[in-house]
Amino acid sequence: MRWDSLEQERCSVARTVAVIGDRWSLLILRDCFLRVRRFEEFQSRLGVTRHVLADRLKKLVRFGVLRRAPYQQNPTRYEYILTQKGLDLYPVVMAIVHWGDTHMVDERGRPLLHEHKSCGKMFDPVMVCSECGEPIVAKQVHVHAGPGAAEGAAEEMAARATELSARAK
Amino acid sequence: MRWDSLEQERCSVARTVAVIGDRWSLLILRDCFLRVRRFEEFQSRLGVTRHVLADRLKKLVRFGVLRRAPYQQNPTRYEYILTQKGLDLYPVVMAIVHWGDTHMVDERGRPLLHEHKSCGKMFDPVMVCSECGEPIVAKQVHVHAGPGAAEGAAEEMAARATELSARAK
DNA sequence: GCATATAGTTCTAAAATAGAACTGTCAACT
DNA sequence: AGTTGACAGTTCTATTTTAGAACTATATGC
Repeated sequence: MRWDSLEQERCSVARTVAVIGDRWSLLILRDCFLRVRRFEEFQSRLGVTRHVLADRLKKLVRFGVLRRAPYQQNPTRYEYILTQKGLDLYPVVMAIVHWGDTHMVDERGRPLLHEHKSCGKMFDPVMVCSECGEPIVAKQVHVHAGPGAAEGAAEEMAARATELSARAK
Repeated sequence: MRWDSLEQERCSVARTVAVIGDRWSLLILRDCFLRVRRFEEFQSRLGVTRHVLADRLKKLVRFGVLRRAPYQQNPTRYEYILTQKGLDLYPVVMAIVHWGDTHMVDERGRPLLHEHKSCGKMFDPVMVCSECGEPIVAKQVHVHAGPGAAEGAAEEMAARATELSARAK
């Protein structure tokens, strides 16, 4: 499978992964949320090769996650700024940070703490249901085929449910 | 930079990315949350090469995201099941799904809908502050050096803040 | 004995990445 | 006028990773 074919898949994970599903894109994004904007700064902070950095920045711009904006003339130089589409990736980055904070820290503890300016407290991000506000756990979620599902997806899912209940016996 | 050196970094994003920061790991995880468990089923659903699939499953087991459990004897065969550490990745996967649903769907609409069994409604995942319950947006979050920060991180962050306010003038 | 099922491993060619050097533009110094 | 330095890339070769296909191992059922 190629990178490009991922974009075409009828799965929101696959399509998102086509944009940010590699190591460097995710680390670039992390830095964007820490207000890093310029090529040299990304490069020196990340240690990524210049070749790959240029490639990933282009890709993130192409997908509308970043925009390339001039910040000086003579010579014209550009910086990379999160668009709204990019800012909307904050929950993804925070979910990743929180899992790392929970499961991957060493004895020294968390590298960063996050303060919520609105309430003034140090916080953890929590994922909740938009309807009832309760925290979401995998076992409490049931999946249905949506309008954009592949043909036959509903049938497949029904078959899968039958098979799963059979296996559970 | 090598994969292994990422694990060592004092950054929760980098450490998490060392575990799940590649295309196939994220798609494998998606399928895990859809109750896929067996090698052949991952392979046929994902279209990943068997070589890479075996490699990624081993890695996810090594990091404690999945466990390899026998489900039959003669011959002994194994399936891959999410551990609690793996289940805790649900917010990451849901954040990715939600961004894809918001920004990457075509005219047909969402491929999948999610029902919250607890309240019975179709929902979107929302990331909120653990302290005040308000939704989190990037601009309302301020970052502090934590106990596990690199030496000099506090100073670096202060310098960065100064530089940013200077640039804003 | 032969086909089928499952979970891998092994092989070669193609693609991506690392690491280093190089390019182009302009300001500022000597 | 020439040299140095900053910045944002591009280009080059060597190494690593991935794709794609074939092969291995173990056991059941025909």
